[in-house]
Amino acid sequence: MQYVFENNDCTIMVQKEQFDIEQTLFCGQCFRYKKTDDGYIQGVIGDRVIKIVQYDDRIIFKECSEEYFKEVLVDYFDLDTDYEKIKSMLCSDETLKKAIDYAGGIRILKQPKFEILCSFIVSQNNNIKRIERTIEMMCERFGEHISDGFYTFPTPEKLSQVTIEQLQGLSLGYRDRYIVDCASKVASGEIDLSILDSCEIKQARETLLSICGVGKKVAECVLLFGFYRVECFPVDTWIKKVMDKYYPKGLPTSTKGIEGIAQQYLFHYMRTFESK
DNA sequence: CCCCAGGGTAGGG
DNA sequence: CCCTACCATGGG
Repeated sequence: MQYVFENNDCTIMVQKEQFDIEQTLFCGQCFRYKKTDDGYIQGVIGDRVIKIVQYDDRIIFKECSEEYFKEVLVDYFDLDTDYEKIKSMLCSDETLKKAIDYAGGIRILKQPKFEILCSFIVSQNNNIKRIERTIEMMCERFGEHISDGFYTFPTPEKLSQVTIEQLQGLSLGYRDRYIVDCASKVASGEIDLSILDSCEIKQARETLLSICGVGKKVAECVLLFGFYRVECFPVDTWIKKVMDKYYPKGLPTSTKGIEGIAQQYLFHYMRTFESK
């Protein structure tokens, strides 16, 4: 990935069809990005605020050092992966071609593991707008302040000590106890997220499923968006519709091993385009 | 009143 | 293994 560093900003040259920041950050895989009134997108990665703008084939990361770009953003945005090649394989399928023609600029992010785990516990039987509000309030109440309006995601230690009463008013509903249970298991070391990177996928699934509030779908989301396990295939209500309508006999073989990437194109397409 | 949202759990066949 | 009621919340 080529980059230019000047005036404290980092600029990368891309093809917009291969990397569209707006499609990537607002396709439902992450929940903490917002558009500013002056045309930027802002969010938090770990303990830092990131500010981004895209002008067609130029993406600018504002106030971003060369070190930060190389050490964090290249990995986070999956910049070393050739999506053109992946998509050309997926496009042998007619439906995937439509989804990729619609929004092929989506890339799979590598997001912080505990944050993704909690976020997708919140996501169950919920809608994206409300998931975003709940997570924002969790960060405001229990995260560390970074700068005006921005907070880190709470640590497992912090969340494990929170009472159910303190979680009232966040629209968590019945999921409040799931969050505390999950944080306790991670904080105590009963669940070790760091080993899920390298262990067998079957064991990774079993480990996540042992957390109360994590079922099959949430586990697949956590492995896909937090661990880059792109063979995972979360089936939510939208993907169910996709499967019923287009793949009653199962996914095409072209998706083998990268089902999760295919899933994100299909999810975004069905949720924001075809259903309207 | 209904149904739906990036579902999971508990309980009973 | 399957099926189903129920779960809290807000929007349409």
